[in-house]
Amino acid sequence: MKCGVALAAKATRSSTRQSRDPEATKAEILEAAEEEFARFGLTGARTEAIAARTGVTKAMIYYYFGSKEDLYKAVLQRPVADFMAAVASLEFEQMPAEEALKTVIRVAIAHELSHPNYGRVLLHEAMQNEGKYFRLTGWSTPINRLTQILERGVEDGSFRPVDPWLVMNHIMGICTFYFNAQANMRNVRPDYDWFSPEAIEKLTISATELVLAGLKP
Amino acid sequence: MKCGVALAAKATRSSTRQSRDPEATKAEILEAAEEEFARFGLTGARTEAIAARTGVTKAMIYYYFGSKEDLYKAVLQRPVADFMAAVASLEFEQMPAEEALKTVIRVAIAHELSHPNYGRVLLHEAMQNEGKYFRLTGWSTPINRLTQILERGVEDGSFRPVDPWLVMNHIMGICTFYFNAQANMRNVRPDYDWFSPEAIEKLTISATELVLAGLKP
DNA sequence: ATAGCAACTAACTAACTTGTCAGTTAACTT
DNA sequence: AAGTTAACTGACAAGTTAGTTAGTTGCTAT
Repeated sequence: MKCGVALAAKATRSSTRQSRDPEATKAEILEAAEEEFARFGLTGARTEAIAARTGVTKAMIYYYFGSKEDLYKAVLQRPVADFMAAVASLEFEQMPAEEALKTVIRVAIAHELSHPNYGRVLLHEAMQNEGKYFRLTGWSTPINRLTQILERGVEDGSFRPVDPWLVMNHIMGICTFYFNAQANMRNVRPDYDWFSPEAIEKLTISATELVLAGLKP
Repeated sequence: MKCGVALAAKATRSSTRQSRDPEATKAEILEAAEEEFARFGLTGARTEAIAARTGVTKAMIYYYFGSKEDLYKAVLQRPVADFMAAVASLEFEQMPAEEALKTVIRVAIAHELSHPNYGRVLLHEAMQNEGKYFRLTGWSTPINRLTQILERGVEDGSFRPVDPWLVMNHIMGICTFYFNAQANMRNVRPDYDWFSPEAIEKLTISATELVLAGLKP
């Protein structure tokens, strides 16, 4: 059975390794690094642990990325294709503010679900690195666009008068808390199924309705 | 000039140290540990760094707490007097649901402001320790009470029909994101004054209004 | 005053971690 | 087939870190 090679370069190449492939190796290291940094942050992460998640040795991290810190920066900079593309392509300006906001919330939650690690790396960046490298992420753009949607909605009367900046914070909190605090919350509701498609759909609808109802003029 | 002694036992005793005082030492270690764990989590924290924040040596950590892990557990268990007391004393059951919810949001934000580190320790606990010790915190109680307020409000028609569990998550996200992501957001809004009393009051009002409006039948 | 003891420290150990380097191997060129 | 180079490895040096221990110091009771 031939294993998929190509550009996917997902997880465990370790056992199924076929040959030398620098692009796949780099991608594999980045993926493993994101997992480790998502859990422990820059200083807490162990390079040996990152290497152990890949099919190559620790020395490869230094061969391709120079240092742990540079690897961390590379993880932050990694273009999160789906989300950025989704946000960039969707022409929010041509939708009514309500519609645009609904779409943003749906895309944000979908992104959080498909990239559970990235948001956590960002939280570690804030909490332990004081946002020193946050600029590298390019997140300012989507954040500003969300804020602009709220501004526009207030101006054209779609939304009641609110502080767009604060409401943007509320929305980001709503979209991320569920995923980041889930391991704690599991203790309160051990039976709850957090990641089934139905649960995510319910979450999305609940979030959307709370925000849209909360902004109604 | 005599320095304040008593039960406060706040920060830098290092220079102003007067005499042996086990209770003050323990309190000082716990305070320093909370700061360090809030930044780096259990595995990322350095015991030497914790000791450096106090007026005593690292050996005192082991003398009083046994191990880094036990110190961490002690930090999690530390009765967060204000919040627990506030939540326990306020008899939410005797308020209308809207009033109770308003109060919870205000108390939660005030608590987050006065104990900026505790919430971060909890996030590290979720992200890096998989919520293993979350039970020790006693947070299930206030979480359940908040959920019950929402349930009651839905039942008595104060709120529109919503999933109380999901809305509870939304509310926690709203109340915590502003504080936990602040170091990142500072890059987007370098001028914003995050912690002035006015900013916090605006945040509280904005959060309360969004949630209450969002739950209106 | 001094004996006893809790509070405290400096210095240490064993284990771990980052980063390096000399050398090996696979693929490609001619 | 032999040479060249990029990809890769194992083993190690230098520096950290959790936890220990032998010994010191200040308080308190008598």
